[in-house]
Amino acid sequence: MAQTIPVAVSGPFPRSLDYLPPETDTPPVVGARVRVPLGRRQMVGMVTGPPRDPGLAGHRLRQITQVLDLQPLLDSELLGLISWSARYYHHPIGDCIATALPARLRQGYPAEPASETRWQLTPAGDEADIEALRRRAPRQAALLDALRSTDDLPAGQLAGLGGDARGALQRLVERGYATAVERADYGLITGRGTEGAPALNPEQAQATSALQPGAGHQVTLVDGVTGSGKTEVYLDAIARATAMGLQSLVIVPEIGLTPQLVSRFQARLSAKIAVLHSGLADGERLNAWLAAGSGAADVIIGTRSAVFAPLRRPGLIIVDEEHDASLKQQEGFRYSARDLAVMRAHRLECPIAMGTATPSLESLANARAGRYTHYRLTERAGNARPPQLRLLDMRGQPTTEGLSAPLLSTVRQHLDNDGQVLLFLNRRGFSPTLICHECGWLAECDRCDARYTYHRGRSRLHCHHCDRETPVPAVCPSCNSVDLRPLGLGTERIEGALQTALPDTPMVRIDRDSTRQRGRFEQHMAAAQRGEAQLLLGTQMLAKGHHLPAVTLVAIINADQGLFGADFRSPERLAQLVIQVAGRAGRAERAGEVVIQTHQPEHPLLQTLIHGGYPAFAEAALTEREAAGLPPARAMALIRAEAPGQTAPLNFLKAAAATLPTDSSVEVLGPYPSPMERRAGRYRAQLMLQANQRGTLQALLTDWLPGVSALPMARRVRWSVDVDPAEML
DNA sequence: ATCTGCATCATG
DNA sequence: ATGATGCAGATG
Repeated sequence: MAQTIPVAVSGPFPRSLDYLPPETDTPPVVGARVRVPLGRRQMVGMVTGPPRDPGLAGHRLRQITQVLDLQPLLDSELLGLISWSARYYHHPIGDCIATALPARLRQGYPAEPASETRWQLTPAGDEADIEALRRRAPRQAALLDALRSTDDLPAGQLAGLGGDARGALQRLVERGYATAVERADYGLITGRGTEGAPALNPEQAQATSALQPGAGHQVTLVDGVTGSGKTEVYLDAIARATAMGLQSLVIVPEIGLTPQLVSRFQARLSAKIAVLHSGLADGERLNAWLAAGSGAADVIIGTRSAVFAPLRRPGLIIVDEEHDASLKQQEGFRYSARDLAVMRAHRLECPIAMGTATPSLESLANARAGRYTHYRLTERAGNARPPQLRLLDMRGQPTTEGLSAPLLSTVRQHLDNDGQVLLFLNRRGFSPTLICHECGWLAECDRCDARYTYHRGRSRLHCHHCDRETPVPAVCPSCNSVDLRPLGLGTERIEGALQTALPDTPMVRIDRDSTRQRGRFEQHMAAAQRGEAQLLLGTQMLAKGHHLPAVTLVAIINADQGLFGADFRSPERLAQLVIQVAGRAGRAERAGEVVIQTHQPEHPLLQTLIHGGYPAFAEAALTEREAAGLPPARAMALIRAEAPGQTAPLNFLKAAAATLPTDSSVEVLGPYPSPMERRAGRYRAQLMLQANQRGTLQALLTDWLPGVSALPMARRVRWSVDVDPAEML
């Protein structure tokens, strides 16, 4: 029987498909892309293994049409990681590979970087009599001089040599003195490395000593309060990796965080830096990806999918803000970049650092179990004092638009002392609801189980779940009353209230609405940093990693909304948010004050956070999860299903649950409708599976899911598996 | 008789 | 996923 080649193609195929070797091309190597027929289409696929005996006997086999890569595009390390994650997350292998590749490569473009024409001296040019030339052709001579002083000249630099150098160059080429060479242009950022490294404090030195590129695998949790210099720890380790000729891969949660980190790396490191994120054009992304794989880049910094960047000479992996939920992909291939980074470091036998001021409970549990080494950075640079957290009891207080009188007077005090004030409210728009004062009608989205958010500036109702927008009705659709009133607080409303309460105080509002246009976020942030705006008001955009050294007061306007979330992770998210926002205050000499407005000042979560800080909160939360049998104490997977009709998702999940083995130790919950059952016109439901051991759950999923796919009802719903879900919604 | 929409099926 | 196929009901 003829041997076949396993090829992964995107589609609902849990494993690679078998194809016969190509007619004319030489057989592809493992990790090469190939063009293959599938049905009546041609697809780009990836060779995932050596030739084998076909799994399906008597099946009509088809042939590889074309081999697209002569060299492997994915080496065995990366292909191994992707295959592992396809199995772990129970997602089709072709889709996983597609996630790992830049769009251009997915589409079958050649794996070649952009290139640039450069002009180089030939041996004849080296020996040419430049003085003789100088008299008759001074321009050519000058050009020859320039070529002799460097390895090569980029085409773009010719203009700088005065006059039209193109003709002269043409003559030099004709004489055989110069020649054009094409050189790869990866678009890398060149680190200047001009800025010196500050001396590390003992805590930093200890953490960085655990990060030894080349000395085997170790996971280091760098748990450092805001301002404690986590980045210095990264920089120290990266510099050592670079000096050893090894690459560093740095994963950050959001694009917003990349520019600052990049400029800091650029100032400090003598290294070539590649940036990989979704904001890049297809070509730029391809270049950066190839720079990582060719070894042209020393440092690769990128978002989630950068965990799949190819590495020619891997030495170190860093995950920044490891607690951040956006490291987990929330649709399709639902992988965790943080967890895969750890797995990759393990397979590469290289060190990995995970940094945060508010460690995830998962990482803390791993540290407790001895799998990660936990380093705490408690000293803040430049004698900055830790901010003081204080609860402000809202009960019975007079308020104007959600701002209590005591809060307003604290704000005034800080403003009078030339302090900057940051007000945080995690809700954009004017109000989260619009209600009829006559009959109680609520403006609800007709495609979701949710209320519209009222945006007064745009005079629109906007559903934040499905993005639907409608004009604000002039009268109540139910009773024709004109008395429609905003209910609840958003940043837009607070902004108005502040303008009334504190006229003449320059203020900026920073949320998704006020920063919609390109560059507005940076613009606002710069105004804040220069001190032009004394009042800063915003959503969680404000909480992430920006230095605001003049801020002396941070106020969290409504902590209560995070206290009673549907998700078992809501408390953890709230605690992280509070600490992250609080971290914006008092970074310079002046100690910061943090005020948290709440109607629940006795709430144990807030009490623990105020008196014991994040470590005490995390300790308590871990104990709670233990008692409740929730992650990270146990392993969890969700089977999600959705369809236009209400019953189909639940029926499918019931049918699926009915095929579960009864003798398994895996606990089954549901199926039940999702917390927000209807979203964007589709009904959603889920089935929860839990086990004490990851392996138990994995084994069950592996045995059980193929049968679930084969259920007739599986074709009538859209369904997916979420291993280690980050959100229960 | 032909068209249209939807469910079902196969893809190596 | 995506495209092919078959069938039921609608259509001038």
